Amino acid sequence: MKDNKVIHELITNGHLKYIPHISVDCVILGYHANQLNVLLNKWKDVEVWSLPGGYVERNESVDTAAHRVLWERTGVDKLFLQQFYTFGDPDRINMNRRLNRLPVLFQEGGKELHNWMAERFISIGYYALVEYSKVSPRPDHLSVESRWWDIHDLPALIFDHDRIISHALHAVRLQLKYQPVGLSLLPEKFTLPELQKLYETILSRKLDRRNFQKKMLSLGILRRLPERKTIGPHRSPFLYSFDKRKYNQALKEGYGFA
Amino acid sequence: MKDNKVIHELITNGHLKYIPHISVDCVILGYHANQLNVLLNKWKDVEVWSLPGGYVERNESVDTAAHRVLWERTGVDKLFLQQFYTFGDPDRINMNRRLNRLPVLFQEGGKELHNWMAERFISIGYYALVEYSKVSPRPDHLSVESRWWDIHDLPALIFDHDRIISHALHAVRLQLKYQPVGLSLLPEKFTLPELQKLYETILSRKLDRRNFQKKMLSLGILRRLPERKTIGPHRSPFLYSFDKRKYNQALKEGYGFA
DNA sequence: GCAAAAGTGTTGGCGGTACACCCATGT
DNA sequence: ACATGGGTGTACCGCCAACACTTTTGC
Repeated sequence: MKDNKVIHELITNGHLKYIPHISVDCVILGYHANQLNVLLNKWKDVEVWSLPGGYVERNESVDTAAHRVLWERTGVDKLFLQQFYTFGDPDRINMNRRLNRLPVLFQEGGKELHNWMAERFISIGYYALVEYSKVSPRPDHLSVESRWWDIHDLPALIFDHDRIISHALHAVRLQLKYQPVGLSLLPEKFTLPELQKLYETILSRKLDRRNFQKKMLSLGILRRLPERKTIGPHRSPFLYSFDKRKYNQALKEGYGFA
Repeated sequence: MKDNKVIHELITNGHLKYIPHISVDCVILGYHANQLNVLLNKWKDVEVWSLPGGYVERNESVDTAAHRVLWERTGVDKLFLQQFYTFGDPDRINMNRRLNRLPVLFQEGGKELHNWMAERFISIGYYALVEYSKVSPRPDHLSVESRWWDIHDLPALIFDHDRIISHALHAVRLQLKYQPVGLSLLPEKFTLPELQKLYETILSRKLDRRNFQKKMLSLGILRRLPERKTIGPHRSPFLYSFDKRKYNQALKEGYGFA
């Protein structure tokens, strides 16, 4: 198939285009049905999933590489993408014992194929917060499937990718405390209760409705719209949108949020 | 000289021992005379200073590499060493314009010498807090001098090392807010005013003496010793030492410090 | 009218900041 | 005695958490 040709080219000549031993892994978080989901790819021939990742081109910024991966896997760009940690253990590739066999990708006729992609990799971790509905997951050439997984119910993951996800979640929760979150996770217009659900999901704990509203409004990054949303047999909540100027300012300067 | 032989070996065969395109840079901070100092090396033949750094061995953890660099440059080990960011801009090597000429190290008879060390590097930044007095700076093979510099009065730095230092300081100040600092920066026994000076130096702002003491003691990581320190014509302050068990616990769990 | 959810206001406690007083020490 | 810095206590203020009441909407 065409894919196999691409893979062969990547394996044999990839080291000319990309920096060896360096990879970028993206923890792409989407929010849907009051769940935080993470985008994962299923590898060919192995019952194992992995974070969308990629390599850094010889003359490409690492940040750019991360954006490129995000774009290639989700079709969205210009997103909040945050580097959070670099994973440099030489054994990280063997961390999940049951998966210490490398995928068929690295074998040929049962024999292991030595190539640059089977070597040790130091991986730079990024996380992104994306609007679930705007994303159409696309598997890469090495994968047969790409889909969302509830972060509380993950499948078997390759290498140390479970640890990378844990780290990313920790970083996101930390961010929540000091910077606004939601611009890229919610639709253009949303209600305060919806925003609160998002916060509760990320923090995985309940928040007080009244205190949340007070606090959130006092930050001055929201604009109340003249419209309301109809939500069935209940009072209609106001719709809000982010004041993007102030939102980005708060992103830069930070604040305190309990 | 002997040094030149080592360098030649490094340039010609280093890529066999080390992962190419990857380096580790350490922002080693020492505290002395109410100043925060950073350890810098002066390069051979160029009026330019750089952070102590090194490469990652083919089968070495990145963390281990950072510890090794720290050990080789300062003679101290088992230190609090914290990864804080990875710098991956392909142009970082040219960032300081006046220094865009590479050191003589990469030239031979006026002609540029092409080798793995002159290529692009992605650098993983670590910071360490060390006790000034315990450190005997040792230049590496590429440097002629190694010494402390006041962070407010730095010399011309190579590449993007000024930016790396800024990032590190930011990370240290952030750490100060959530984790204890001082165990590796102060002698075994110290007074509360001394600890306060340290905090003021890192944050570069004055703190209220009484509030500082209340807050610090309430954290429960200090043990008041029966002795006092004689400081001339003034009341003798108590000596304290860190309760290492609780200190490390606070390191892990964190707290809030305004 | 009833149930469920949204909008708004009040209170109390904790922690942080600001500030005042007394104590110890060497000259 | 006096100057200088250290130890301790108090008052105020703001923020956050806990909590109650009213309003809206569809059935």
